[in-house]
Amino acid sequence: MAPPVRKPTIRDVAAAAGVSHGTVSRVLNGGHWVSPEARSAVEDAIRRTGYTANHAARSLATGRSGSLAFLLTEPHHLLFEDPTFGLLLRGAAEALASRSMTLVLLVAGTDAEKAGMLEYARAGHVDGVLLVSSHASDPLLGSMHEAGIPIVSAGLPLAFDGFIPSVAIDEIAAARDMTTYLLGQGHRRIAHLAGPDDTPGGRFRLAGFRETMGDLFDPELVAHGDYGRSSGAQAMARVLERTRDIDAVFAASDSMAAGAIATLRREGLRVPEDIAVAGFDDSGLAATHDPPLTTMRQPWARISEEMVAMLLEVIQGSPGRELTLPAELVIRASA
Amino acid sequence: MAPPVRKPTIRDVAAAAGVSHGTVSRVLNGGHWVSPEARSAVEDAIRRTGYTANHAARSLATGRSGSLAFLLTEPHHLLFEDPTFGLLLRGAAEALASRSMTLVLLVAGTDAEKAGMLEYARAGHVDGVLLVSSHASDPLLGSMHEAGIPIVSAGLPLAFDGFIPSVAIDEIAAARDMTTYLLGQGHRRIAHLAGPDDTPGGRFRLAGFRETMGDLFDPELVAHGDYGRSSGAQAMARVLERTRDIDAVFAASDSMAAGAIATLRREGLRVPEDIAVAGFDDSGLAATHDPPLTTMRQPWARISEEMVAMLLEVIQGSPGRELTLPAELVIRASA
DNA sequence: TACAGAACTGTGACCGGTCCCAGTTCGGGC
DNA sequence: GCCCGAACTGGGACCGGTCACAGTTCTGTA
Repeated sequence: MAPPVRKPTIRDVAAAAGVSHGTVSRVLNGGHWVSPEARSAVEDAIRRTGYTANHAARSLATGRSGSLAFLLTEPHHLLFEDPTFGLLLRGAAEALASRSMTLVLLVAGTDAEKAGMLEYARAGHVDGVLLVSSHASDPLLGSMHEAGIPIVSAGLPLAFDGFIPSVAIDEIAAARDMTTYLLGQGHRRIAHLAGPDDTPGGRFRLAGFRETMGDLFDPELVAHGDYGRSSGAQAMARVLERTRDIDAVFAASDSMAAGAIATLRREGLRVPEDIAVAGFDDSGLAATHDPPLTTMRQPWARISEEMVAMLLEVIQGSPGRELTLPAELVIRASA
Repeated sequence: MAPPVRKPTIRDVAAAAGVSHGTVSRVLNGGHWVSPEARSAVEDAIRRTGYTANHAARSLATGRSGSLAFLLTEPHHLLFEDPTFGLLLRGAAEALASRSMTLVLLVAGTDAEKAGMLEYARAGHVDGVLLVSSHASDPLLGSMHEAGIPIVSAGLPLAFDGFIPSVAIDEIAAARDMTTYLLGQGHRRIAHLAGPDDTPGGRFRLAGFRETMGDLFDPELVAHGDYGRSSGAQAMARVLERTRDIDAVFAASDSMAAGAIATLRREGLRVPEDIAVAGFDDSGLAATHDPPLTTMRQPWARISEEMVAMLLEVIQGSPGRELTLPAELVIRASA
């Protein structure tokens, strides 16, 4: 067995710098009330010894863990059919890395798992929770909030009556912009393939669409899906059964738009020549789809960055906000 | 301010159970050399006090962190165009959760970030690293391994000469199975859209294809891409420029297959009537694609589970293995 | 009856940080 | 010359576990 080389501790650094471990600790934490000489001696000693801080010890002493949870409570197939959540995840990981914190990934499908997550957070293993769930009616949100666990929701929580910090796009404005664009292209008979009504993307995109359509709104042209591709194909088929008098489709997700296009093609309709189709999210498939999809871009990087920033504020004691960000219309070939 | 309710510690539990904190610790760690009465008194006290263990304290005392890193070093666009990595991630998170460990997600794009990751792992913040990178020639793999950090690679590491524990499908056998299937369908002029040559999926799928084709192998029918959809479309176009005498296409990823199909359609060719197209991975898009893709299913859940299990063995001191799992032919409409 | 050893339990050191408190030094004002 | 406060420093307690070690009890055997 090789001799176990003990990693240098703060006391080793102190000895090397000729100061006390208390002084080293002060240097490590911003360096207030430390003389310039002491500080540079310590910084030099840190370099020489190759010291790196021990998270566990710091965490034990401070009571803070230095990590946040990224908690997914989505039905699984949606998550992995649509890669957008990966963008959120990556953004959050990077936002934390730049603050020398880490992201722990938690996946809770069943109720038992959700209860476990609540315990986990309550036990202080993480300082706060980034909750990602398109079905924002998730009761876990409420129970965590009530338990006093710092939490920020991706998307406006619907079912919880009361305030929970959140970051979301302005769904209604985004739907309005897309609808206005389609109207501006001369379309009048526009179908809307909506998301589930218990999700903000389902409810508010429909609301924005309806509001902007005004008298042109026709409930026959609305069908619901679950954001997944096959649900888009089916929703499109249901609308076509009711009427073929359609000149455009506004789907609540890119995947649903892709499904809708498959259905339209099967019916012998060309996109965009016969029917224009627009999606939502600007997920990975939008740009490479055939034809490339006109869509609303969600600012994923910004959303994750803002979620992390807000959660850190909440951990500091701030009440948090309901932050709304703009989405951007991306015009491609499909509409 | 509410009075800060201190969470119960093992000493509180000990007091409630009428034993010493040492006994409580023993109960917590398997309960050897503990009398049945003491054990049940402790278990009861844990329940009454609502005790939960403090990770940081345990980690400080044992020197183990109780978490593994999921380290991504992929060029970003690939990761988020193809949702397969999400399956790996989720599988790993669940495999760890069932062992009361956690996954921390690390993303390293630049070399500076990679160096940071090495430091991070070396500092002992995680007990081991699950490395995911399709470009398995990544030098980070070697440097981590040399630094003595327990590591398991997803996919066979190519560029590192020497042994590194890994979990991968049998690429050559999988390519052979797919090629055999296509030949069995009566196809003879089969194109192969390969992945990058510095990835196992690029090199070995091509090798298995070539070997199985035998005399029928024609280098004109091979083109390389980067697994992404548009690269598949371009590779297909390059092959078509050389010859139109093709009756099937074997792409090294589902995304490339989708891109190839788009190109074929643009050229007026029907899939599968004129040309059969097969993909690889059985990623989310395969089943819902139009037409649904014939493909090789990678056992993602199994791979992530095996990676976690092997990494835990390596942490215990085992040398690890190069584990090879079978892939499964999934026949759908496209070929 | 004494004694070995197994089974169990309690005690206190220790992991590596943070933080508070008690000094110490030093310059400036009276 | 003395005192005071600001600036800085050292040292020890503490966070909540684990672990080694020293007892203690109990059973079985010589």
